[in-house]
Amino acid sequence: MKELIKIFKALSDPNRLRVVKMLERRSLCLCEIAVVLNLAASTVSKHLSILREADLIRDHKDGKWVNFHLNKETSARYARELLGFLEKNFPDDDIIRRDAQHVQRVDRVAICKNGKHYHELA
Amino acid sequence: MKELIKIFKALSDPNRLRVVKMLERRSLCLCEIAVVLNLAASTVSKHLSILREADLIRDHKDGKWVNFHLNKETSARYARELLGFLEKNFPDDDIIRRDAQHVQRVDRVAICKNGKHYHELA
DNA sequence: CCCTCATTTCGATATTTGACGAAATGACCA
DNA sequence: TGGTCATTTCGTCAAATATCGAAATGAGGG
Repeated sequence: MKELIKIFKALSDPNRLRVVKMLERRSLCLCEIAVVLNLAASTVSKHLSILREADLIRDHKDGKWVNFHLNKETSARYARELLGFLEKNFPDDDIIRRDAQHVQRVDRVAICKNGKHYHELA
Repeated sequence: MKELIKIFKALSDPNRLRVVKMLERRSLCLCEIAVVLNLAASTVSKHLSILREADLIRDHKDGKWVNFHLNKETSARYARELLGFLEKNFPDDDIIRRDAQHVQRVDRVAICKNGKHYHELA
């Protein structure tokens, strides 16, 4: 039960749900996610660790960045099934759609320069 | 998105997850649930209202009791799908199994008399 | 070896959540 | 109409959560 609770908790925050939906489009580094969500890097880092703890995402290094991606091949059954559920079922939600477009535009090099995370109004 | 978040939030508490799994066995009144979870009636009432708000359960009056049951026929798509997910997938969890047995034994008339909710140790 | 900079960790703070008991509600029944 | 009793609402409290900025970490490129 603990495993499933951890997954439901992870998915029950709007920002984390947005992250999962963004990662359906492509893998992203922390600062790209921070720009789209308009949150501080430290906050995003925490969200990502919660998703990682729930086995929903993984990450791997890519030069000076860390790429986060969905953990579709996880052996954790409920994580795998719920990722499938979200991918199949998730709606034509305005925010999700907007994020998806935003994800196509973000450029990590431009964004992260000088460690300043500018706020974009979307 | 709000609808789905509400459902995930509702399912991300162990006691509420137990309630959903108990209701897969049969419909129950509040005081039966309170005995199995070993929680105060007011606490259980709150949990039930959260599940109701998420469209996961419904209730109807039955004499002096209120029967709570799963809302499998709900028009709320995500609620319906996630109830299906839980019914198909939920594990052989010790607590869930114990609750299921407990549910078979509880007798609302014996339990609720005098408004005293006795504590049972297993 | 340093410097840079993406990410993580830490400490503080405000909000939300889960729990309780007491009081209110409201329906049956005598 | 009054009493009983299952349920809900209310007020409070402790613990968990979401957020931030500042400081620590750690890898890559001079």
